[in-house]
Amino acid sequence: MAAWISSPFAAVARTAIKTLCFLFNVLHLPSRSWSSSRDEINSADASDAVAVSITEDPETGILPFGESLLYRLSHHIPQHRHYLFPRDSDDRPRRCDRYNALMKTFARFGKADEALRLLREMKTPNVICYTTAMDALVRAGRCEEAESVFSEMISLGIAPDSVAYSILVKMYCFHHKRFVSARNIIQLMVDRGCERDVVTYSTVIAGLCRAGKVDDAFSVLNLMLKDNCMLNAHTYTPIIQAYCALGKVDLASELMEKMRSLGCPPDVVSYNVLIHAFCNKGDFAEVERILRESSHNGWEPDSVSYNTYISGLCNMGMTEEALKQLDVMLEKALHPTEVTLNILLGMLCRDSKITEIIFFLARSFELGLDVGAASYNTAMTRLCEIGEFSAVLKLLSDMLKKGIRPDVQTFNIVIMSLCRAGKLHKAKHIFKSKGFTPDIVTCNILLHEFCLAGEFAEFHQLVADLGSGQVSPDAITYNIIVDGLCWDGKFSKAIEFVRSIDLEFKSDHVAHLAFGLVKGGRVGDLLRLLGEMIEKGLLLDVRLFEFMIQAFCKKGSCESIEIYKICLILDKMLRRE
DNA sequence: TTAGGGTTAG
Repeated sequence: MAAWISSPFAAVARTAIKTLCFLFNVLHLPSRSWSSSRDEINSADASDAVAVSITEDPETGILPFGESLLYRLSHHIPQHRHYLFPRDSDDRPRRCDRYNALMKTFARFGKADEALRLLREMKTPNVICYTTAMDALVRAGRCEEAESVFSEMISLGIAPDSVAYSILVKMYCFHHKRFVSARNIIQLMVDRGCERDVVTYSTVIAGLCRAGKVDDAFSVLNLMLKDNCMLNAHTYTPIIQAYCALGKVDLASELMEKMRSLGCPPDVVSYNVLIHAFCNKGDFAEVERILRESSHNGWEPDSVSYNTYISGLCNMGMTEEALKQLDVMLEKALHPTEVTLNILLGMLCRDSKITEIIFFLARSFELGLDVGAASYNTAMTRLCEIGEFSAVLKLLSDMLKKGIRPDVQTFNIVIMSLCRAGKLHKAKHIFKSKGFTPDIVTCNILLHEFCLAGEFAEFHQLVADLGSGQVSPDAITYNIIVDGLCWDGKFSKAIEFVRSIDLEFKSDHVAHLAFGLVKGGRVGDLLRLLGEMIEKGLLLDVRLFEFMIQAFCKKGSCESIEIYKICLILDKMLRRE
């Protein structure tokens, strides 16, 4: 304890925890905010999401939904979880196009609830608004709701256009992989007088390629040619990608050549797919050639081209070359993105280069990179894995200083690091702090760590608190509880607990219980339990036996008479089958 | 208002 108090880790930990608790209890966590003469955005909520309110221009009464704001929102939503709530007090009708631009932004980032909320606020949404809401739902994988929105639109007498039908086509192709239904929708749209266009067809091709049906994709392509439908790079690129995924990079290159001869040249996305394929093969000479000949072939590499190349080099362990390509990117005035940073961070983490990780995160600001919590989480997770707990806290304090809002995962890593460093009660202090909303992962970490440390009083208290808390336990929680009860020698309680959560004894918890019983020398209890299961006609799972065998081996009693009793049951089961 | 590309944590 004394050694810990005087260690540099302790100093960092004390400062970080003090700062955290102060922020939680008094100030609320800081969030990034922007302001300009036209618009004023204030952080207004310290819950998981950051609520942002937008004030309209006092002179014109116009809400600042201009291009620049949308650009900034669209670039900040994914990293910093900013949510947008237009003012509720305003009862003036807002124009559909303003709503639409916002809904589109939310749709792009999978924020379907926000898009729906805007739809519901509108007095007379048009076909575009309904379509955008459907798109948001489909992107979020909420297909049934998307269909309901479509039905609602029809019931209100709003006729779907070809875009609305195309979104249904996308839903059937991408999510359900029901291509016959997609074809029926296309037929329906034609019957209703809507034209199937290059987007509709390209969507089907992309869906077929994702499902590995490249031949069918070619059939659609031929149909398009027969229909005199103009083809573009969107049409061909999914096929190029499918070829690459099948290892047929030569066929992909040939197809790109054919595109050029047909007057439909590949664009930067098509080339990026090819670069990705050559990177996977480790053929960097070919990547260099593609990049060198780009101007001649009428395209310019973008950040994704270099991110792909850098990632390929990192995966092959070519660190120096990867960093060299970062310089090339900068020379070409291509702005490195957060993805670039994450690729390079991942490489440094794999190599456990602690000083470089911290230096790189610091340098990212000099490069003008907008680093989010995800990047810090990547680095902190690795540092925690290799036992560099004080570095984890250093990065947390760095985040807070820079105004980057830690997310629940950041705290989970911090809590895990504190536990691993033996500071379980400090970790619990953060967990209990007012304002911090733990998730089930946080609970699981603490439960597990208290068990590992043999602090069963704390463990039982946490289990009891779980019942009254807002977080619902998951399968991992139950397994940890079963393990913990067995470690603490509370075998009857463990058996009763498993009975209470799983009457059918079908879950993994039974295997954990079997492990605990064998390890704790309670084979008699286990045999009674197995007997009961067999009597009830329940099938014993293979995993159950795997756990039991592992437990016997760990206990070093593989040759004991008890394991033969278990084997007898296994034999009985095998005969029965 | 709709279609194709790169990364990381859990």
